[in-house]
Amino acid sequence: MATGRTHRPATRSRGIPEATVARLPLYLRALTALSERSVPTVSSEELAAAAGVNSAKLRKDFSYLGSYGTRGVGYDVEYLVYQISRELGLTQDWPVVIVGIGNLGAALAGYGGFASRGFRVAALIDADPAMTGKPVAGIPVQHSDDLEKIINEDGVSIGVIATPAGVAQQVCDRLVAAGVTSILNFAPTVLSVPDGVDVRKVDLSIELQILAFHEQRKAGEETSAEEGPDAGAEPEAAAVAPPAPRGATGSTGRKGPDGDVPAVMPA
Amino acid sequence: MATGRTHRPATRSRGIPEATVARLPLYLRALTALSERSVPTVSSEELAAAAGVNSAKLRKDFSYLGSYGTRGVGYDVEYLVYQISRELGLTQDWPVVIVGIGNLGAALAGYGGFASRGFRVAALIDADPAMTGKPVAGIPVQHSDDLEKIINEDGVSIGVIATPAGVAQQVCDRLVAAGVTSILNFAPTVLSVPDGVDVRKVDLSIELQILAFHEQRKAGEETSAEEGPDAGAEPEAAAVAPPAPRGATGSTGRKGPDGDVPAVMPA
DNA sequence: CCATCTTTGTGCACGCGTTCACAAAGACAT
DNA sequence: ATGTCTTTGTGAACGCGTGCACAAAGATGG
Repeated sequence: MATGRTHRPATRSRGIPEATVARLPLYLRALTALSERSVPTVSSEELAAAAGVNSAKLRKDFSYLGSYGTRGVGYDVEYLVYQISRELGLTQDWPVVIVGIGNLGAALAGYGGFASRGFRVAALIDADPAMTGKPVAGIPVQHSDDLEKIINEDGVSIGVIATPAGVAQQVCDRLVAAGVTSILNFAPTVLSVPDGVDVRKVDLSIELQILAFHEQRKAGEETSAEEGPDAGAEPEAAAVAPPAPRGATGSTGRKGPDGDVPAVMPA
Repeated sequence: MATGRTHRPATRSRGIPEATVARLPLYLRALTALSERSVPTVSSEELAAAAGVNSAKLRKDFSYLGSYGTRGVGYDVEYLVYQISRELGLTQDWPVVIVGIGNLGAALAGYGGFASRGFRVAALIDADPAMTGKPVAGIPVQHSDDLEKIINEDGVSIGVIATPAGVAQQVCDRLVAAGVTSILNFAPTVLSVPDGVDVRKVDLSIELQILAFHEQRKAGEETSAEEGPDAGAEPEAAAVAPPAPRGATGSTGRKGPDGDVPAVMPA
């Protein structure tokens, strides 16, 4: 039972690399902005700058879609907007349900980015009876008892989970059983789904921790300016005594990659 | 001026690959859950299942941190929690400011995942004078005029941008100028930052579009079951007439990778 | 019609990340 | 102490993604 990621293993969908797919929305946004300013054409260089990527990468990305673009001129903005929209499946309407209307769920319900691109909030669902009927962002909240009915009636295939972590898996199971095949998960849990179901995770806490890592590294570098190609700069946080390994019988010295704490165990 | 990503180009921070760093929080979460259940040790297989990754990958990830773990037994949960926390820089306190207290900003302010891991909401900042002083999630909102002062006084190095896209770059610039070196951006814009500043992006709209792509592909596969190694299943959305390239003078037939629309231009 | 100039599209090489598969290490029983 | 059994740690192979650099394509001017 594959727990977690369920993307096509290597079956690159119709030849378009996953990394490229992930950038298409970025290009689309930049192109839309140009379109609104009535810019007729754009070069790969300009568009790449607007999207924050390398121009070679952008050209290669577009080459997977086909030979749009005119040498010596650039890309036709309107045409490209259409092609990318079509490729991403944004020319059709995607009904979406949001489950879990707490602070975050409510914020998502009111997020403008939904409606703008073919996504339509079909329903807001919450388990709290007190919420039922209450309008959030203009849409009345429905009770989770009706989850299956809602999904079937509206033909919903994309679900957003904004519940507490504790119930996320249950909600996920119900969504999948009801026919949802794509899930955007905001709950801090690893969701287990059957093959054929895509899960994407948005995890604030993880993002912050990654930033903290780099931040710490920057702070460490600063103090120990230059002292070798790989001197790693052990941060000062080692003031806290590390817990020692529990089942350790022998006294096999712990060895970090750069001379770590030598496992003096306090217990 | 590097617009966008600003991660270490190839200077893998102290030898820990970026991909590994991104997974450490995942492991940490699983380990914390085990710790709360007082589980003393865990094997790479078990932990990998809990974190939703391959066990070999997990072992390799840990090998970058050092030789923790005991062969034949597994990893000591408490010890590993400490080591990963330390590596991620979570043993110290990270004051964080959230700029833009709309729906999303308010939801973030109330998010429990902050406090749990060394992150402390130092201030909520909004440009709307009507918000100033109003408590959100127990913290009074401060006016953006005081942004620089707040950051300096509290030694804030991590900023969260939850403003509308239009002002995100300006806010970003002010944050950076005031000394912030890590930014978590929720605004749907590409931020331009100087070297040495890390930006991570959380973009709901992009995630949904990626899901839509895969969803469309699944739907297409379904209808055209099997008809060749590369027959790509053109979706039915082509009912909408595509805009033709604008500056096209000649009638150079557009050729998509799988026989696209032949650029009949209506104008 | 030809020359020049711009910009695309892509072949190629390189590096990172993933996965396999196995030897080494240690726990545990006898 | 010795053997067996479990699980780690990692060498090696592979595949994907990225970026360089350039040839081909077409626009534009004379």
